[in-house]
Amino acid sequence: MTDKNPKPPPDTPDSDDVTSQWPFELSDEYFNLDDHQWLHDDLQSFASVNISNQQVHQASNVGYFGGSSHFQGSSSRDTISGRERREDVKVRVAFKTQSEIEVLEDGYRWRKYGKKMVKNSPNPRNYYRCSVDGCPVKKRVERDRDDPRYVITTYEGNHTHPSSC
DNA sequence: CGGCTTTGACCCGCGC
DNA sequence: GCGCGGGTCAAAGCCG
Repeated sequence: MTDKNPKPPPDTPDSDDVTSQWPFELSDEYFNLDDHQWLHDDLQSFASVNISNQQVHQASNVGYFGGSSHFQGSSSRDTISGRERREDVKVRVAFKTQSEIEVLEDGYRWRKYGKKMVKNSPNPRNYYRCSVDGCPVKKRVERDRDDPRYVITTYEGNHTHPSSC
């Protein structure tokens, strides 16, 4: 990390607005929802906190979500109780972003704990973890092997603490 | 001085 | 049973 700029993370901004103009491309292959573990309910709050103006600017026009249509399934989460319903569902979101910066500032502090070369890609994969004690959130960042200017970020888990630095 | 980055090694699960 | 791939940990060094 060369420059850290912990900006005041908006606790409750217009999340709807954010989702409307998310500058990230969300491909089906990259946005994976596990059959019984992945939760997209938190995506809204996640989105509101995860994007800073800087990144938005960098991302330029890649492709926007058509709203949060993909995330409407949060309600049906209760319906799929036939499999394995839990209140502490793990969040796992992967999406592709066009940015020269791999570590997108989301207001949280990430500590890199590993780097690995992926066989499918000439680029290394970085593993980050939330520095906050008690926060089981993990982050996996890797560059797209087709488009090096794209970054595939995979979040795992949900923050159980305010994004205060 | 504290916190974080880095790199290599170790461990685990799965496939053959 | 062995090998491969992926993921994580740990010690040392560096930076602010």
